[in-house]
Amino acid sequence: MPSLPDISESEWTLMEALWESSPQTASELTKTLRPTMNWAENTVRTLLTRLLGKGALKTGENASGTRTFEPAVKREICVRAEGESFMQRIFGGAAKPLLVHFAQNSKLTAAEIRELKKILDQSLKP
Amino acid sequence: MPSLPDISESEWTLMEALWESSPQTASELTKTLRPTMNWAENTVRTLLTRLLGKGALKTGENASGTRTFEPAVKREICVRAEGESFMQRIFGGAAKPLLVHFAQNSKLTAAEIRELKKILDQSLKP
DNA sequence: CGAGTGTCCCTACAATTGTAGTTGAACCTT
DNA sequence: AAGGTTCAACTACAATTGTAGGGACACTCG
Repeated sequence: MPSLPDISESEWTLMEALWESSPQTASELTKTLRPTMNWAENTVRTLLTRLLGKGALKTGENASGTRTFEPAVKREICVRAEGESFMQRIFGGAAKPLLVHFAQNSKLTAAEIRELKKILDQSLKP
Repeated sequence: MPSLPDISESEWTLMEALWESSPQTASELTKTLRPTMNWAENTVRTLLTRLLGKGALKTGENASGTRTFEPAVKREICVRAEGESFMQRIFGGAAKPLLVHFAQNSKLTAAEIRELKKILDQSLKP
């Protein structure tokens, strides 16, 4: 199968917006992102084209015949890939030190901690 | 203060080697890395120069007057920065979903799970 | 119909990154 | 002193990324 596209940081922003709501046309997306990134529409179009080229998006058409974009890859898959690559780069691929790091460096609420412990327990069973 | 240098992936490899053992001269480092990365010495030198420029390294001299390199920033600090940036990029800055993700996607041993739970508990107390 | 608007497709261009090669000075070795 | 071995400094060059601009075409509204 086609190995995962390598999505850059700006591109990731578009992907998030499309995972959140798709399909969208280029100009819709530009408006969607206007508040956060203040990108020119052409910038958005360039990024969309690149993501198409990478196979991360696919296109359709809306009622008025304008091209729409939507993810061709599931977010979860991409997150896993990014996570793997980060874990590899910074923690030599080991999950435990990574988890220790973030557990120690984040301020978690008691409720979150309970929840995480539950998840850890479940992760053992299956 | 000077915000943290932005260390690329290849550069990170050098930094790891130097955090592990420093100071080292360029050619020592090249040898150190030869098994993993098969870089030409000039490649290593280029990366060293860039890291110097970024302020991530500082230099000294060994007994024979050759320039040596060693980290100018602590690993822990850089790891924190990379971690923050990753968490921001992929998980919108939220630690819990990140931890959930890695907890669920890693095969952890029972011992590791116990250890992590303990760390989580400690992270609450202070 | 002529002019604005929206879409699409190309092109641009600087910075960063990966991966070296070249040149020159210095030093050591026959 | 001539020739290899080291170092250091500069230069190279393609790919990726961030960030657009310009031109062509089609549709729409006076």
